[in-house]
Amino acid sequence: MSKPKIIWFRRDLRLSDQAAVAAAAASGCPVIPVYILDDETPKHRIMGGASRWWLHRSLEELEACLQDLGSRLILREGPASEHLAEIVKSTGADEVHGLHHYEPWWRNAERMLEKTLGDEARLVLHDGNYLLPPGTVTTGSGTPYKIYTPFWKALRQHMPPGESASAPEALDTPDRWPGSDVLDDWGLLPTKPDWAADLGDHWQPGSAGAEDNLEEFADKAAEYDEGRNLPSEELVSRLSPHLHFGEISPATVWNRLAGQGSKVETYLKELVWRDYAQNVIDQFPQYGGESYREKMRALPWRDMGDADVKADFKAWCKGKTGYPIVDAGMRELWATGWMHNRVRMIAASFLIKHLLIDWREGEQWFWDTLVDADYASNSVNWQWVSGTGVDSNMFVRIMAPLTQSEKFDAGDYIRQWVPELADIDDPYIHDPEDHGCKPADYPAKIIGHKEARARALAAYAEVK
DNA sequence: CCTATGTTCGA
DNA sequence: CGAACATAG
Repeated sequence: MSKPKIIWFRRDLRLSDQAAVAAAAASGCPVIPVYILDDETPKHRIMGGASRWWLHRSLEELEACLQDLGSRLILREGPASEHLAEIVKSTGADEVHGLHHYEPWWRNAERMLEKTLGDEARLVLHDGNYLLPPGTVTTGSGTPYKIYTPFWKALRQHMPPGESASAPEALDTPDRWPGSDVLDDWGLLPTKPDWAADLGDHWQPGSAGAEDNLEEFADKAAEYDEGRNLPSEELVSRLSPHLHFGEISPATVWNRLAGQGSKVETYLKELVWRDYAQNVIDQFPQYGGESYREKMRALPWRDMGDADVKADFKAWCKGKTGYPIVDAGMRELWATGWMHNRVRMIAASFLIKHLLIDWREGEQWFWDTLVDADYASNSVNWQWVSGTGVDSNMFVRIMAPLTQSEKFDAGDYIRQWVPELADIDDPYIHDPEDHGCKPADYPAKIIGHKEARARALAAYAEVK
């Protein structure tokens, strides 16, 4: 009865309110915590550079927390199912505990693992990385929701979540530890150019950083309703990478913030949007790979094989489109691995509508550069902007970047991220070119707004 | 109980 | 446009 239990960590790098950790601890048996860097399971999306930086730091912290409990973190690289099966064999473990994940590759890994383990050990998957398990909130007719608002209303009925469980106080150790890699050998941190040097100024990966972030946000959550659209202010939670890596549970976030009245409801809606995205990829695993609407797959995107299209894409990536709000956002992303959500929508809309470039190119760039890159959230949000997804929108959403910049008072934000424009004052900064005060070292607009708008409308009309 | 039709509304 | 629900048949 004292066979070891394995904890299989993935994007759930916490000890508090983590059902797999709790179950293993409660067994009274030796516990073997394992993290596997898996770039090989079929359909796997290899983590981008920014995510890898975050992962390194987060694993460091998790390892330290486990050591405080007298335990360790076993690190392996390769196909998860093979490593876990091997660890089961070499340690005599009879249970592997993990949290449910919904990315297609993780579902593959789970299936493969169950098959590989056979009768030797049991894979026990727990809930808890989402407010409710995807697929469990259904319409009156028993089918999963495709539209956000009814999903929100239905899920809201099941809230608040149960009280968060605290971390175990100790974990029993096995007689013999399985072999482990050394984290530093994985090369998750960039070296050639150490572009991540500044990331540490902006982020504290790990559970302690997540909790600090939550506390800081809790004091201003009531301002979120109005403040979330103002990139120049610091009124958003910045919890996305912490939630993505599971350093804090969404239930913990909900319970900390709810009860402050209707003002925080807007934030809770965003937290539920995260659940919604998982519900979408749970129904449509290919969501990140192609447009959901069949008709929309015929959209006449500009050809990335053409040199000028490639140049436009590159200008967007580097924040040199000549549209200050777009460029500020793209440069913030490059510098910090994160972008304010209002600006994400503007920048994404610009790539898709103004440059008429396939949303999947943008999705991929975000995947590589965001510290919060998440298969579900990223693809659902890109398809939302492109209008190719499950939300039924009758009109083509073409954001006017200059109008948005003014409306949401992005002057300070632009001055912070686009140094060429740092000396330009407020009404002019949104569109210096039009006001005749564009500095020579700031690029001219890559395309005119009117012209781009007409081209996008024509392209979308073709697939109506 | 199941399907058909009307109405409402969308990060 | 089309999802979701209410109501009708």
